[in-house]
Amino acid sequence: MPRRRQYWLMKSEPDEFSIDDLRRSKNGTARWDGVRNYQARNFLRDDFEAGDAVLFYHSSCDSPGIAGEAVVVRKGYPDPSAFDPDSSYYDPKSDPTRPVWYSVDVKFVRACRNIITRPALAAMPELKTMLVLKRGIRLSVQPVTESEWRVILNHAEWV
DNA sequence: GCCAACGTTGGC
DNA sequence: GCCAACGTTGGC
Repeated sequence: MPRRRQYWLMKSEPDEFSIDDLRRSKNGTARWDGVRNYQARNFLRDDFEAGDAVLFYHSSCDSPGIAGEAVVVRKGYPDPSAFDPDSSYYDPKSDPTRPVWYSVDVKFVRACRNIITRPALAAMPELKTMLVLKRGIRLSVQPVTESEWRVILNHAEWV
C-alpha cells in the first residue's frame, strides 16, 4: 500500500554543500551523510521514502533560508562515512553489522531564484508553526507539513 | 565573534 | 537516574 508522500526540510551549510553543489552532482544526486543526531537519524532510517519531497535549506551563512527543492531517490541505508576512519564523520560506535547512522540519497529538482530568507518565511502567517523558525530547534532533518510545503512552493520563484 | 539553547558524556 | 560540564548548532 503506497503511503502518502512526506515532506522534509534538510539543512546544509552552503560552504560545505549548497543547492548548486547538488545540482552539479552526478545525475544531480548526492548522498546525504554525516547526520549525527538521533532524532534526525530516526527520520532518515524509519520515515524517509523514495519520492518524498525535500526543502533544501542553507544554514550558518550570510542569508539562511530555503534555497531549493530536492527529492528523495533512495530511502535510508547505513551511512558509509561512519565506517570510514579517514572521514571526519567516522564513528567507531557504528559498524556495518550494527549501523548507528543512516543516509539517504537526494536528487536536485530546482533552485529558488532567490533564497527565501528567514525573515520572509517568518512574515508568512501560515508558517508560524514551522519547526525551522522556532528558536532552539536545531534538527538538521525535520518534517514539513503539506500545507507548509504548499505555501512555500507558491511563494517561491524558481530557476 | 557572541551567546542561547540543545544534545551528549561521564562521574557519582 | 541525576546533573554538571562540555561541545555543537546556528541565528544574529
